[in-house]
Amino acid sequence: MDNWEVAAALERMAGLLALKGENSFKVRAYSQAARRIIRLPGPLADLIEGGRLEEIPGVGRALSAKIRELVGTGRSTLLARLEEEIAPELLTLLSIPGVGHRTAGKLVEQLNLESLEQLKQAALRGEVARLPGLGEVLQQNVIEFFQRAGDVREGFHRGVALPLAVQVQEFLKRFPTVLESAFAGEVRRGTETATEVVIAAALRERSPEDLGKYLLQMPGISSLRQEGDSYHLETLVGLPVRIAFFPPAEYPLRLLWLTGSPGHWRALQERAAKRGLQLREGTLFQGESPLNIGSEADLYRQLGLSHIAPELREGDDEIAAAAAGKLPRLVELPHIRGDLHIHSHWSDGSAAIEEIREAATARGYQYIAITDHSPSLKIAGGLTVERLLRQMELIRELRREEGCYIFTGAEVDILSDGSLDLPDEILGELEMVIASVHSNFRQSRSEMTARICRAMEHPAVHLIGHPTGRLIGSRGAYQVDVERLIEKAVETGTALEINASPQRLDLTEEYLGTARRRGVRLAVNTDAHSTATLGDMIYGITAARRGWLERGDLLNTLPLAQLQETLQEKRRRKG
DNA sequence: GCCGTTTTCGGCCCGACTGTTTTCAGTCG
Repeated sequence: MDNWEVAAALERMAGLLALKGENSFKVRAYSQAARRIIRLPGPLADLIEGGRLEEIPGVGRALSAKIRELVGTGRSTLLARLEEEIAPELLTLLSIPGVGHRTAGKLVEQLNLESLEQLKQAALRGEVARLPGLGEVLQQNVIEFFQRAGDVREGFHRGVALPLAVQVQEFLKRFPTVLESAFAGEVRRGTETATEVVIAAALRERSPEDLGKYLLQMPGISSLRQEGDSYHLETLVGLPVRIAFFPPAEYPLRLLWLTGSPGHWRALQERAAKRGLQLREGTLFQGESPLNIGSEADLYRQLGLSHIAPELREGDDEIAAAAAGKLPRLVELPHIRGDLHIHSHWSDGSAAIEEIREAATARGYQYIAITDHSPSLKIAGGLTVERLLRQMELIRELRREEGCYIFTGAEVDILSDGSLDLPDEILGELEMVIASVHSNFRQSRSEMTARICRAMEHPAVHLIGHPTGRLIGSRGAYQVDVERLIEKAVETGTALEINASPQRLDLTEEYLGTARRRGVRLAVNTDAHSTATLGDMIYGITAARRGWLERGDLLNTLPLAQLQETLQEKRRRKG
């Protein structure tokens, strides 16, 4: 099992232990170990081999045994037992506002919960408010949570779904009769969450039974069932996997169909019909005779369309754009020249600036910005003015050495009234100033909008970090008028961030189109807190592609000199 | 469950806020 899977399994155990009402420090120990593991620079297997697992801070005797079991066998006795005791769907409780570990445990115990539905019904009957220590407000939170559940997308974010898909595909490829395989469904289209990992495979000959036996040996799999031409796998991380297999001749169109979206597929069928063709699952017909389609590109060509990237296949305007030859030339990972939002161990990151530079240089970046937190964010070890000055000094020294250019910078808190958490003199000296909201999330929509707009008016601010503040699966966006922020960004020449962390993906997809059309400059940044999470850039690029963004829409595709020029010009304009 | 120039128990990142009480536990960033 890979590091991220072990981390996901530990996080799941932490949640289930919390629901069981376990000691909260024990719960935190599991959760903390998971976060440490995510940030490890190398594979756990190496540490185990070297007998150095317990050198990870927060991993002692008990946890190291559990980690060894996970890595070695792809199974966990404890997790399996917990899942028997507590229904995993109850983990959703922890996402309800106002419900932490203690309250979740109390709800499960006192209401004898076995399903989310039971909680919903109990809340509607007024039983939640009657529990000792809980009240009307919490009950209302529960009810509202279920009312909103319709628009909260279910599923796992891409940081879980994509690595799982990669791992399953790698395993599948090694099976001898698998000719070809590819991600399909949500993972291929790049949606921010996925409810299932779908993989399409072309088989040389029908050998499903052998394949089933083979798949069961995959680490991290808890069960498998066959249904028609698909295998359904349950995984240790909780995200189900479907592997659909087809004869080679049908594969390209089956893959297209499985990729979707349903709206895109319907639009293709309509277009085919207009041309006297019939598009069915797996085959394109002219009258009764099937046409030979060797690839997805072939199909698009047959329908008079240029190739449509999976990220655009949402059944909106992509068919019309493809027909008119007006599809965007989407931005790609290699276009990115640097990462402008990175935390070092000076605040709550785990790596030294030298290590970050080395990792970034290895990625082929021309530049990075070190943007640690500002003083008021005490929990994240925000830098005092003094420490920030010392850090700037160090960065200037480091620039004399080999490696990519390092911008001095800060992620400065936007305080409740829209003022910034560092003095103007310092802000003016920093080369990259990101302003973000990290406190007082419950302001009204107009207050929050005014707060962020005021920060944008500050001449030193280059960029607004994670503009809506949402955390996928755990916290909704704060109330804010994003359209207004976009206008303000145009007016002040401030850039908006597309935070690439798979839990954030913020600025969110729905606003990227407006931002692009209005000509707002965007920057895809990882907000990395370790060298490993510099790799999150790909999630941000996928989000940008889903927003139809091109290379020129992004600040950090610029070469260093041009970027420096742009950043300075922005200050001149504002100042 | 982890950790230890307060070492084998008794703490555990810090501090504001808030809902439920009546002196504070739990949540949140």
